[in-house]
Amino acid sequence: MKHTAKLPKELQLSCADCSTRRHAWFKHCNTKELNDLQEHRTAQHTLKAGDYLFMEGDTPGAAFTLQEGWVICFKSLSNGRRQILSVAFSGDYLGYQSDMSQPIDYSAMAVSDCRICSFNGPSIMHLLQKQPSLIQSLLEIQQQQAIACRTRLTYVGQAPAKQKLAYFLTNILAKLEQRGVDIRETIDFPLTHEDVADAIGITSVHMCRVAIELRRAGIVDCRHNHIRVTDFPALKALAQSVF
Amino acid sequence: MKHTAKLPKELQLSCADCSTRRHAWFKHCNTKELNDLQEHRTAQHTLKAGDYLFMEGDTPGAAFTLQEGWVICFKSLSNGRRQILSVAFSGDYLGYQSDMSQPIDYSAMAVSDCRICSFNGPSIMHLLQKQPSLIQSLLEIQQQQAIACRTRLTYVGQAPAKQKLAYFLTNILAKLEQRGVDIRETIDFPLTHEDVADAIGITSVHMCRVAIELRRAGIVDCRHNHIRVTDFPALKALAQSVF
DNA sequence: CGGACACTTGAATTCAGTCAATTCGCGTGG
DNA sequence: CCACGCGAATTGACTGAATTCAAGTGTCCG
Repeated sequence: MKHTAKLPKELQLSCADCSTRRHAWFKHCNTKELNDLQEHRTAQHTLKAGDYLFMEGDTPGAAFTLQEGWVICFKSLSNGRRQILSVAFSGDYLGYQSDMSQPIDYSAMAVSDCRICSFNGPSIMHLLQKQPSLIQSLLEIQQQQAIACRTRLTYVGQAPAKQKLAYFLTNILAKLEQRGVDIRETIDFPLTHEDVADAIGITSVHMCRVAIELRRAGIVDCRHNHIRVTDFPALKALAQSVF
Repeated sequence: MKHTAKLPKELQLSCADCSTRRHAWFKHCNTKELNDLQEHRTAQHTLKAGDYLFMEGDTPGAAFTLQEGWVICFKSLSNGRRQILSVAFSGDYLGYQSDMSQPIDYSAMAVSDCRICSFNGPSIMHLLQKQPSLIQSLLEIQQQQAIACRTRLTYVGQAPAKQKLAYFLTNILAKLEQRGVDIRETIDFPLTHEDVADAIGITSVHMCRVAIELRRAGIVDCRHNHIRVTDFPALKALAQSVF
């Protein structure tokens, strides 16, 4: 189930050098603070596509900063379906809980090979006490995640499939662009139709039909681990027509 | 739009006497801390059913503790639909944002007459600095709200209408029970079929049909501002069959 | 080149939405 | 106390969107 490989010290990246720093929850830290941060880092790991970072009901007892790769967070239902709650990218902070000894309410799985940093509960406590500015960061991150969840809930609950898809893809593309990806080119996209379907609350068969519709309309082509936008204004217009 | 009536000092309740204290974010405060809290309270208000506490896009610049009544939080879409994100009860903390000067991303409206306490941004800042335990409370509240939103997203996205309704009602009933309501009796329930429909992502007509189905099955009767559960085990079983 | 997995397609079905017309329940004012 | 009126709830007929099931076809990777 879990194939995380712990990296030896000499292969680990220092927090100060971490390329994801610009997006991470420690983005406001100075050099001294970063050193302290790094000393409290529990481990660095690599995950292969398909590996779980943690599963619903686990008590990971740690929170994670995704350095590289794509991770999906989701909840499973007893009817065999699942809802993807969010797709995480480099710099995203995963698995934090106000009480780190509680079981977590969702699963996190790598959909591409990933590199991940972890901080256990006591380390986080220590850091928050020593660097009060991290508390503010944490509140902001929680805020952003809450807004994202409310937005997702709203369009999943109330929008037709075509708009849901356009909104979801636009959202992903925006995050990739923030991370320096040229979204005018063909882009690596490790989500399957089924993943996207589970994110927007439709079946994979219907997802396929809607994807074909957007492709035939010359707007966006998304399959086989790649995405290519062919008509940006149209995609954006569709997405913006939701709210 | 907004008909809030500010209460004169002599009609205001002290924080120490507030009946919602058991559920509120200041539940761990001692007497001295409560006094400080009360001094930083900006105002107490009453709202009539239908009044907005704040609207999406507003910058309320304050957060609110609901003392009495029911409030719905929701987002509107450009197709005229809306998604109800949560239903708030006494003690619930509404409208907090890590940056209180930012516009808020959802609306809050009273669905019954309400009494509300407000704390403006600077007051909250002051309290958090003076009473670090409030930060922990705040993180816990955010955590609970995040879990609730993820859960809602999951069943709205993936469950059939009957289960969504059962889950939603069970959830509401649990909160009422926590607040001392006898849920074996007929209970006041100020949500219309349309409100419930908007909460679980279906139309009011379909809501009506599903409601009738549950009523005819002798499980629960929910209409005309009242709810009565007639078969608790069956309702619970339906709700639990979701996850 | 072969196998696995992802994607595609069609047909039949079902669940949910739309529109429009009543009916019901409750509060108001006579 | 009753008639009235309004919003909420209900109903029917119809439409449409999305699911299901099942059988392909395509693409990638070893």
